[in-house]
Amino acid sequence: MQDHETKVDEAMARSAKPTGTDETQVNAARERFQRIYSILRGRICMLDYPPGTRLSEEALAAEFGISRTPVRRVLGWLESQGLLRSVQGVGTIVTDVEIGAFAQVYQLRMELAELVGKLSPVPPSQETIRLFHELEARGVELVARPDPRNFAQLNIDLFHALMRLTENEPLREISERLYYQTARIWLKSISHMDLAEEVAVFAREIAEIRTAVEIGDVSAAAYIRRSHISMSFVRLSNTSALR
Amino acid sequence: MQDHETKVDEAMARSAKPTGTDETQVNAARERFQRIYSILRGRICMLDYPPGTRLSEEALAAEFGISRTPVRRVLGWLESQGLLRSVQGVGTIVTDVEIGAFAQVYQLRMELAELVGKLSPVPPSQETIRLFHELEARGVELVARPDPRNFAQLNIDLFHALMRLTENEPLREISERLYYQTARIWLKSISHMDLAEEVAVFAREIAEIRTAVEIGDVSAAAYIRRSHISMSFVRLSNTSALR
DNA sequence: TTCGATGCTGTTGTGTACAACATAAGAAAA
DNA sequence: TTTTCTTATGTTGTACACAACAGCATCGAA
Repeated sequence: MQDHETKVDEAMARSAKPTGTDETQVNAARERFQRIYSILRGRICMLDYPPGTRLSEEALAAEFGISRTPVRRVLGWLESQGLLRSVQGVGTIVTDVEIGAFAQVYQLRMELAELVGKLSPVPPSQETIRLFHELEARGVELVARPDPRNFAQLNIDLFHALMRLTENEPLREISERLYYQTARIWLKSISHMDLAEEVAVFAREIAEIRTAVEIGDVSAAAYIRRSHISMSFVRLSNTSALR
Repeated sequence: MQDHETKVDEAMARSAKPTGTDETQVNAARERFQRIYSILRGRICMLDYPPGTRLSEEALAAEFGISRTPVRRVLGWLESQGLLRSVQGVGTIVTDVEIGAFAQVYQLRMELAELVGKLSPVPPSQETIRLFHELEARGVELVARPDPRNFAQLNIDLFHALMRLTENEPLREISERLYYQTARIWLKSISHMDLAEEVAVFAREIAEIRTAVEIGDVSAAAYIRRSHISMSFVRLSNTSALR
């Protein structure tokens, strides 16, 4: 809800070094690209575009007031991230993830979550600690009034907060890619589960992680995260909500 | 030298399911895309296009007998993989990797190499074992006649062979991405090192891995690989060939 | 001599028309 | 009725012309 839409992709952020301009006054073309990229990725992982949806390049071009060309550039990136698939004569389809691949991604995400505490962990700043407190507060609020969409957004924001705990940039990129590949599948399954219970568990996860972050134990936070990813997957599997 | 150029990217391979055609008779547009993508990626990581090189879309279009449009699609993918960077008014430049990021990628690659033995390890088939024997033979030959380019190619082929030891597709993708990000930097540094010694060490690595693979101990092979990645990085750092 | 402006050149970014392609509907034949 | 061929329609892929932009050289003025 907050820094998601405006957040720039790391892969591009670590560039953008114009000759001598203001650093914020980037090309404006790049800025627009990032904007549309974030918007579409958000729609995909918030299930505004459920798996199987056919996106029309022309419709998107009209929506953003540009031609198909820059739209195609964005769609190409999303395709390279595995979120879309374009086939000539058919359309650009939002990908789905079969159960097998889903399990593999979750396994890998567990390991990467643990690595956050091992590879270049960064001592949490006061601002970071405050951020986790905010997330915890939002978690409490969510328990009071459960809502799938807010749940998903809080999940996304927690992920980005956790990425601040490591300075290993490649680890961030990889983790983000895998996260966005599975986030929508997880969200889709939530509707088949006990929302109140899931929200409660998630709120406890945030509280535990916040505790670890507050005392500066990034490694502990990483292990907590890992265990919760693991348990989340087990619960998902038990409900057999995956297809 | 063998299956590299013709190898299709996993991200695309796990698609390509036309209605009822021959399965090999894919779009031809996709095929061409894959072909050019592999060629350019090969040139980048074999230092035919050293870091800093400015690629011309028009020149590439002329070379492949097509227009700029499909070339731009390929360049877009390479940019999303972190191998290129396009800026308006300047050109498309082959990226370089600064020493800090290089170390981070190596750290991560070490962990991922270990994961190959943990996540969905697959018992080596007879064909796989034979493949490793071939690699070992090429290693022996390389020791007899050291050559940087053959060294690089054998390195690439060993990497792809190792990827056959896990069925975890996301792990493969991620590892491949990181490998290609650092392969050219490693190759660039080789020229500042003792080629004969590096080749000898590498040949021993292949032999060790082959031994582990032959008895079906994928986990051991993964640990061997991990340790060699680690040692390779230490040697690279000692020569301070990185800038 | 030095500094600055200004045009020149080459690059990527964008818009647009058309080609290639897949799908479904419909008509015609068995 | 069923099957098959044809055609209509909508999609992505490609080519090409032009706009936007950055860098450099050249010229001019202080």
